[in-house]
Amino acid sequence: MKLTRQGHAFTEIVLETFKFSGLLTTEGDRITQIYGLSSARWKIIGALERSDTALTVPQIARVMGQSRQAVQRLVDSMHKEGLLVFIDNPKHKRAKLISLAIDGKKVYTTLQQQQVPWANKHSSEIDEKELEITLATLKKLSEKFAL
Amino acid sequence: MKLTRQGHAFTEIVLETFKFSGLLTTEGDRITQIYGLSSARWKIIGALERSDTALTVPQIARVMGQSRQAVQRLVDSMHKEGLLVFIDNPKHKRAKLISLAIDGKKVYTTLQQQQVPWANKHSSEIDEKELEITLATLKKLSEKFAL
DNA sequence: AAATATATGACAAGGTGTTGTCAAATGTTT
DNA sequence: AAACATTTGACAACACCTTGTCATATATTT
Repeated sequence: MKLTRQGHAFTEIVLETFKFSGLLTTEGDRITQIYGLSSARWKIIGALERSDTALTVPQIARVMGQSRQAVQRLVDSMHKEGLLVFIDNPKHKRAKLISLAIDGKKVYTTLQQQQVPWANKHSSEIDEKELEITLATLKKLSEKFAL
Repeated sequence: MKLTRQGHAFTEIVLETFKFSGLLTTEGDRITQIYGLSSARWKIIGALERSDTALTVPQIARVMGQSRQAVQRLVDSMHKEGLLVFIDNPKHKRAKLISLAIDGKKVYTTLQQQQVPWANKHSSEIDEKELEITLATLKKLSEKFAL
């Protein structure tokens, strides 16, 4: 069987996604380093901040496309550090709801102040329409493998 | 400072890239499992196959957007398993050139036979033009953080 | 209501990744 | 040529992630 034109583009996108993800992780580790954070922890904070309600660990995992165990480990560690708070979940005795603690919000705000100019800078030369198409396409593709 | 429209789209792309990368890694692990491989090892093989010449470890790392140490560990392990061969590099005494061994090529071919229909299937419903734009945009963005 | 299936937290093992350090090889400057 | 800087392999420490397993909580079926 041969690759269709779309199949070829898709394959290239997959490889470029791996590369970009790796580069972004390194960049995120660099940015968050002085606050004692990391890319992985920043993503947890971001997922919580972007949600209008508090989330359980498995919910965060689904949003991030990762295993619940990986998220659980980070959440427990960040809770111990005082970045997160556990809220009793009326719908489940064990599955607590996770929310940002005061410290977590502070760190998020500080990082946000760096993230905004960073995002603006790296996207300024690229056509907005193309960015929108890229985002929509990535979302479509992600859906096909959603957990 | 506020996010520009492009900055906002860029931010969403970053998050979706992390998610997609995680989902793809899980999928790749699943596909390669029965051949004793993994996503990480498949990517090494793919990088070598896509290059017209044999590559050194740091070269593979740059193509993949990862640290040379991570690649070195995988390459050494795969060499021990007989998937890769080391070729003397006339330009450098220590930095061997890496190439696929017979076994490595065999595995690659087998996996390729699965990857092609897989790529065709997951990309068939998406407009080719949009896929091309997505690929080009991801490449542009990756370049900004290249090692 | 009881039985069964699914979801969740806790824990562990192993693969993957970054960072740091050191010595050797290579490249550059003077 | 010598001094200095960069690149590379080797090794180690640690962070991150997936998978597997078990007990408990919740949801579904009968």
